[in-house]
Amino acid sequence: MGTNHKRLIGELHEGRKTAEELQILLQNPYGDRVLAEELLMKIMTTFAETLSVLTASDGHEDHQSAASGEVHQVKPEPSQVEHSHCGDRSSEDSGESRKTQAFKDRRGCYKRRKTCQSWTVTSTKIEDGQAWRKYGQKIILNAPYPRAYFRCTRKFDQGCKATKQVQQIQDNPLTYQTTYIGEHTCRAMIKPSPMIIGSNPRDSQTVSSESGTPHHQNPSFFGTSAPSILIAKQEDYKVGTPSDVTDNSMWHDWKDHLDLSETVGICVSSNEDVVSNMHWDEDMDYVVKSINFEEDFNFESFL
DNA sequence: AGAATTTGACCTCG
DNA sequence: CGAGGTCAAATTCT
Repeated sequence: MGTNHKRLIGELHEGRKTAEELQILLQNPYGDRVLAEELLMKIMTTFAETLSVLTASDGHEDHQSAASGEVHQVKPEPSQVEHSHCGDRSSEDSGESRKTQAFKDRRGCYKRRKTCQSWTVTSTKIEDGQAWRKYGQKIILNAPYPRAYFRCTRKFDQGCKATKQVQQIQDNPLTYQTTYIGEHTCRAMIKPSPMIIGSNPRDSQTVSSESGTPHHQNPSFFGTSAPSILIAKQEDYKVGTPSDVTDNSMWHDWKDHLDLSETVGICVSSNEDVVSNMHWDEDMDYVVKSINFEEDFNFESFL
């Protein structure tokens, strides 16, 4: 625990330092956006590292609970080592004729997930601000609803291994259990419409993409129809990079830990070392919650 | 036309 | 062998 603790402190200092750099950068209206994104990713990585240390040193779980969401971390089993690769499994089809082998022998070119971190979120919404591509659906034994499989849209262009499985577990209210598998390794891109919504059109939290409904789903001061990071210096808010903060699984960990299940944006305040989190309800009223990042924020409480 | 989803075959694992 | 996870052709959407 001693070394872990040191590492945590180190990570957090690093994260804070990077956040300060980002803050300075963003005060400059002509600041390098690419650099800003890099800094942001660095900060996110810091959080990821911190969380992974925290969760790894925590044999049991249940440091969770959020209004409508709970997180359940699962440690990877180091037992399984990957075997079948695309290309190395020529052994099987030595004469075995499958039913439809006639017109497809490119099958089997996939590997089953091995050891990667996963965590489960139970929530009334499935949309999470990340870009997912559905690649399968399956009826699960003893489950009343099918399970949907998603992978990161950047799987192919950036090799991102993040996937998630979404399963409706309740109908009234509509509740989903989402299992995230693997961290995003892709670099967050600037997207005009960062909120990718789930397939359920009834999802009340759905933030429509700009083309669909030119609504006012979000507080107007965001300046865009999308959730954004707000970099705030006292009262003057600047709209930062959209999607990048929400576009990371660890953000969900984080906000759940902070009891911010509805949060879709993050606001960094410079003068008080405060991280404020904004969220809004169905009536589009937003709420700001804040924690003192300097001393009140006690990471031990996660354990 | 290209992107996203659907769907059933195929694969791995217990 | 069955359950669950993945692939990719077909289909639908934008």
